[in-house]
Amino acid sequence: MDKQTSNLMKQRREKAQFLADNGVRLYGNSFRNPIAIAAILPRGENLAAESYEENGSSYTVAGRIMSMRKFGKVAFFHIQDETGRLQIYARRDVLGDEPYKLFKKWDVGDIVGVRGRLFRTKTGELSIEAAELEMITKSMRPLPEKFHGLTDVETRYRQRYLDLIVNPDVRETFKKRIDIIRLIREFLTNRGFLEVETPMMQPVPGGATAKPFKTHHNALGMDLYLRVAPELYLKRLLVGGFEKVFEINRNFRNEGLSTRHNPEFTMLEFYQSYVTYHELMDLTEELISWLADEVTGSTELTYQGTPVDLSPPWKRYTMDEALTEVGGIEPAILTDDAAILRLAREKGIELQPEAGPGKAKTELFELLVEEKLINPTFITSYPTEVSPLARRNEEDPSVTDRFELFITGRELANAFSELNDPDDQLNRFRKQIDERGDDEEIHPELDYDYIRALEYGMPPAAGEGIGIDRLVMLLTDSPSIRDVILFPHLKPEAGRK
RNA sequence: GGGUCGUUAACUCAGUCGGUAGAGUAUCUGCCUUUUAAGCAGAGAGUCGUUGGUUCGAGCCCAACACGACCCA
Repeated sequence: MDKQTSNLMKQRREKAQFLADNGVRLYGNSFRNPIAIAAILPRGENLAAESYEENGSSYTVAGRIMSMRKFGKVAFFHIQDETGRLQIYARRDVLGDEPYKLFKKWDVGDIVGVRGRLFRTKTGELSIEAAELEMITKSMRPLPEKFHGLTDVETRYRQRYLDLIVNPDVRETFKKRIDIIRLIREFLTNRGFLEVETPMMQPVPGGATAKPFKTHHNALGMDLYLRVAPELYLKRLLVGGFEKVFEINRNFRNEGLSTRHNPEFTMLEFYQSYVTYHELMDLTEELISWLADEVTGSTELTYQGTPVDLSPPWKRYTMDEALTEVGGIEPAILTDDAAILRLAREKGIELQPEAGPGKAKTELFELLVEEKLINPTFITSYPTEVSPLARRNEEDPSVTDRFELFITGRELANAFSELNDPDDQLNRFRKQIDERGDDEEIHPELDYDYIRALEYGMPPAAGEGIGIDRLVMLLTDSPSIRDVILFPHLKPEAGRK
């Protein structure tokens, strides 16, 4: 316990003791059936100032006290429930001397119940005149100040409960996140996709090039990895005969933290048999523009001051087109392997000696093009070199049937027609392991069972991953991933506070 | 990993040239029966992130460390 002796907390404990001594339960559990504040507000819409609702109905509400203005024998306070805020008017002559004396020990932050009639004050605010008051849960800590609120980002992330109590826009952001995930489920389910759950703990981490978290199973005596992607398991399900599957769940990557990276983050992956990445581009356009409209009421929005237009159709470039038209590279350079490697090095990109032109192009793309793609843009024809799980293009085997989607300069989705040739897949896995260099943490082993599954035959399919956190950032205009994750990871707070 | 900035009362923030630690909100006491950032009068509240150094004297200068923010890798 920290600072138990702090003056404010001591005073609250004394008040709580006074209430308890007078028979008030501080943590009772008998309060029942409050009506949502949002359901009350419409009933008073036509009520004139200084008048009571004609039928004299009595309403029972409950919530946390957010403000308190006490006078001698009367008081006004606001309570807040999940749906809104409502003013309560308490009078000594209505409540009685004894109950009013106890009420005077109530504090901002307490959770209380109120029963009474609906009326409008002379200043025009819809209110309930309390006929009965009930302490439900006493609060022992003071809330942040009402005017400036809580702005310290460290405290907001560490004590999200406090952030949620005092910052209404934070509640709105997380409600939108909840809506977005629900709507995605609805969208995919309506199109015949099955929502599945695949292992979070995997014996061989696969499906992405990233450092995994390692853990250990005692009874089995074996190491396991928290998944970096569900991909290889979802495709096993295509082998098994489920033709359209999706999963919305956490991935874990043992890498740095930033405004765009949290060690655990939420990913949507979906796979559909008998289509190619072309159909997924259409589906993605439809999904994201629909989501924006449902959540924000428009397909045109502003992200951190920059206008973004999500109305379809979206721009589609091959990587080479993007490099020339957006990146300003001479087309002749792109067909000359030596020239493209030279250009990359000139731009200060460090390349491994074995890196080919595909790698160089991808790096140049990240450097010169990515941040300029503000409105949604699909980039296709990724080099095979950087796409170990994607199907090769039939006309040009040096590129794959793959796209990435960029919005506001950030990668939001990655999709491809899936590789289903087991021999090609095995060779690419082997190449990945050869290239991992001394970094054994990425690709510690080869997933032979996945090869075995492909040997049984996987129907031609296309699959896609969409980063949910980044999508929520876009649709809620949030600058940091920590603003859309309820409990983002921070270092332990050490001796502070 | 590197750079810049920040950390002072419960919250939001000042703190000059190194010389007794400040404000608003919140809290407490008194007055107050329609307020809404209620009002009036009074009061209490601090390990100035931590540790060390310089100095007669450090919130302030120096060093290391912790945590956070932003930028870079």
